[in-house]
Amino acid sequence: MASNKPTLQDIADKAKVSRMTVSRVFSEKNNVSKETTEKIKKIAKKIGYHPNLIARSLSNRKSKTIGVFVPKTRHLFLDIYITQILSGISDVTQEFDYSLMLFPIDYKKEKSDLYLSIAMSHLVDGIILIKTKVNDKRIDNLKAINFPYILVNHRNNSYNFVDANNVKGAKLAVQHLHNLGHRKIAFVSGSLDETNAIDRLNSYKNTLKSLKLLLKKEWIINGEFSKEKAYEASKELLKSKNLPTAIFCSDDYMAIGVMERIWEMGLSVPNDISIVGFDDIEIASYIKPSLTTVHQHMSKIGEKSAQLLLDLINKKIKPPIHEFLNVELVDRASTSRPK
Amino acid sequence: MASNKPTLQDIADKAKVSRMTVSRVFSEKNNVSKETTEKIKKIAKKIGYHPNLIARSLSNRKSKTIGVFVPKTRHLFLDIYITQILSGISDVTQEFDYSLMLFPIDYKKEKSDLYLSIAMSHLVDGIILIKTKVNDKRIDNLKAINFPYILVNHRNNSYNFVDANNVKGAKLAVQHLHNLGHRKIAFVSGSLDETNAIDRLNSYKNTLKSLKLLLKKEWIINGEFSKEKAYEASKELLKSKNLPTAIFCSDDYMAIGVMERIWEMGLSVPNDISIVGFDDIEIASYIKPSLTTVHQHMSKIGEKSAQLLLDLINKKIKPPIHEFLNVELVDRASTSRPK
DNA sequence: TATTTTAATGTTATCGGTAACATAAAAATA
DNA sequence: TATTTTTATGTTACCGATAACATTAAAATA
Repeated sequence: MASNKPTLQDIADKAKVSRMTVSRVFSEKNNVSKETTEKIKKIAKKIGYHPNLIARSLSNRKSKTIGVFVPKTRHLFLDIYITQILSGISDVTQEFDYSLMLFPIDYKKEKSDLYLSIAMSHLVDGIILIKTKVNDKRIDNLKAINFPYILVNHRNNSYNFVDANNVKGAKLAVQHLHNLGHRKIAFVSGSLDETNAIDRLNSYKNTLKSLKLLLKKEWIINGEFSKEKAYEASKELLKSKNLPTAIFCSDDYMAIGVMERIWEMGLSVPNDISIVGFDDIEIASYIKPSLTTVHQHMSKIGEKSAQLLLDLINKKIKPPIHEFLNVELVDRASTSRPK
Repeated sequence: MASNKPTLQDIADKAKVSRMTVSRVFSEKNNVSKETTEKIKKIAKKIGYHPNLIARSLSNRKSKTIGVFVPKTRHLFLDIYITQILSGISDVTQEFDYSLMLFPIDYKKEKSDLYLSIAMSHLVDGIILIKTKVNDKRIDNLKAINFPYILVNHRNNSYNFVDANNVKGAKLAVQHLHNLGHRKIAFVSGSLDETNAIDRLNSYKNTLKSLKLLLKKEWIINGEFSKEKAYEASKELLKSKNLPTAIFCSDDYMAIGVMERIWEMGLSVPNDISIVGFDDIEIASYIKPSLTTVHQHMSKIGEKSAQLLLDLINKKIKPPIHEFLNVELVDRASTSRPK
C-alpha cells in the first residue's frame, strides 16, 4: 500500500539478469545456476519481494485455489457439521499448497447461476458444493463445461459426489433398535429436498420391511432438519394411543427437539421411548441422556472430496466420481430395551 | 476447461466495437450508448461470457477479496464460536460484493510470515486475523507496510482490533455471583497468550478488589481454554477444605470440564458450587444444568470487523482502530445463592 | 581438435482485462 | 451559423507474471 510492492523486474535490474531468470527461481524450475539463484534470493529477501499470485494465475491460467459453496442456514450459516467438512478440506488444500475460497450461499434463495459465474471467473480451479438441493439444475452447467466439481452430501449418480453411506447409517440405527427388542419404530424425516433425507427415509422403510416390522404411515413425520419443526411434528405422533417404543430421527437436532416433547409429556428417554439421531454433532455427547446416533466422519468427507477434486483438476482421474464414506453407530444413553 | 472461455475480445469482434467498449459495459461505467450496451449484453449472454476476475484484479490492482486467518485448534479447527464470526464477516463481504479467502493456521506452529506473504500476494485487499497470540510479532509487518488488517479477539492498542468487552464481561460475571451472595469466587483462566484470557483474569481480580472480596492465589487456576485441562486443574482446586462457593470460568468448555469434576466428587451444580462460563457457545444452553455465561455477539464482531476492514481498504477511515463490542450476562441454571 | 550435447540465460509474445488519453460525432450554447 | 461542450467510442500502454522459442557458453563426446 504505502511502498509499491517490488516485482520480478526490480530484482532482475539489481541482479543484472533477465526477468525470466528471476521468474525461474521463484517458480522453482531448477534450471538456474546456483550462484545466480543465491544472488537473486538474496536481493529478493533484501527488497522484500513476494510473488504477485494474481499475475501468476493469469499467466498460468490456474489459480491454485478451490472454491467451497457452503449452505447459509440453520444457526446463521455454519453448524459444527459443516465446520468439520471444511476442516478436512483445508487439511488437504494446505498440503498441496492450494488456497480456499468460501462462498456462503442460500441455495434456495439464490437464483442466479453463481456456480457457473465462479467457475468461469478463473478465481478457482475447482469447486466443492456442500449440501446442494436435489432439484438444483445449475449443477448441470458445471458438468456441461466439464469444470471440476464435487458435491458433498448430495448423492446423485449423474453428478460427482462424496457422501456418507446414509443407507447403511439408517439401517444400523433401525437394526440397533431392533436388536434391543423394539418393534414399533417411528421415523422423523429431514427435508426431502436433500438426498440425505431421502436416503435415510428409504433405508428406514426397507430395513423395517426386511426385519418384517410394522411400517405405519403415521409413524413417519417430517421435521425438516429443524429442532423446532421436529418438536412440533412430534406432538401429533405422540398423541396416538399406540405409541412407538423408539424414534429414529434423521439428524441430531431433530432428535433433541423430539426429546424435548417427550419430556414435556412427562415421559422418559430411554425408559419410555428410545431415541436415535444421525450425524453425531458435538452436542450429542453433551446432552442428558447422551444421544445414541450414527456418526459420520465429517472431516474425512471433507478430505476425500478435496483429494478427489484436486485429482480431477490435475486430470489424474475422470468423472463420474461416486464415493461413499463409512458411518458408525455410536451407542449412548438415549436407547435401551423397551419396557 | 473443455471449451475455451470467451473473452471481451470475442464479444468485441462479434459486436464490431472495440474491446474497451465491451469492458465498459461489464465494469458498469454507464458511458456506453443504450443500443451498444444491449447488443453487447445479448452477445455476451449468447456466447456465455463471464468476466475473468483474475485479469480484472491484475489490471485494477485490487482483488475485491478479503482474507481471513482462522485458528486451527481445539476440535479440528473451527468451533462454533469462530463459525459465527465468519458468518458475520460473510454477510458484510457479500453485501459489498467481496469474496472471502480462508487461511486456517496454527498460530503457534507456523513460523514463516504467512500474513506478509498473503498481504503481498495481491490475492486479498485486506485481512482479518482471528485470535492471534499476544506475542505475534508478524503483525508488526502488516502495520509497517500499511496493509489493511483487523485483529479479532486480540486487544492491543498498537494494532487495529475488534474485540468483545472482556473486562466488562468478567465484571458482570463476578458481580452476578456477588449479587447472589457468593463471597468465595474462584477463577479458571484461559491460555495467557491470548488477551482474552488476560483481560478476563485481570478484570476478575479487579472486580474482586472493588467488591472487597478475598483474592486467593490458590483460587486462580489455569485451564488453557481446554475442557480436559480445566478438569485436571480443578482437581487441585477442589481438594481444598476451604472450597469456593462459585467458580467463574474463562470459557464455556472449561466450565463444562469443571462441572464434570464437581459431579464426579458427588457435589452438585449449582447447589454446592455455582458455575459461570464465558462465550455462550451453543452447548451452553443444551447441557444440564444449563450454563450461566457471558454472551458475546460473535456474528456482530464478525460484521463489525468486516465493515471496518472494508472502510480501511477504501480509505474511508485510518488506523488505529480500537473497537469493543458489548457483552451480556445470560442467567441460566448453573448459578444460585450459596447454601 | 571438431562436433554434439547440455546448461544457463535471454527475447518475444501473451494471459484478459483496465487506465489514460485521443478522437469523432452529436448536442448545447453563444 | 460558429463554437463549445458532451457523449460515445477507439488507441495505446500496462498490470506482473510465464510459455515457448532462441541463443550463447560450457561440458561431453567423437
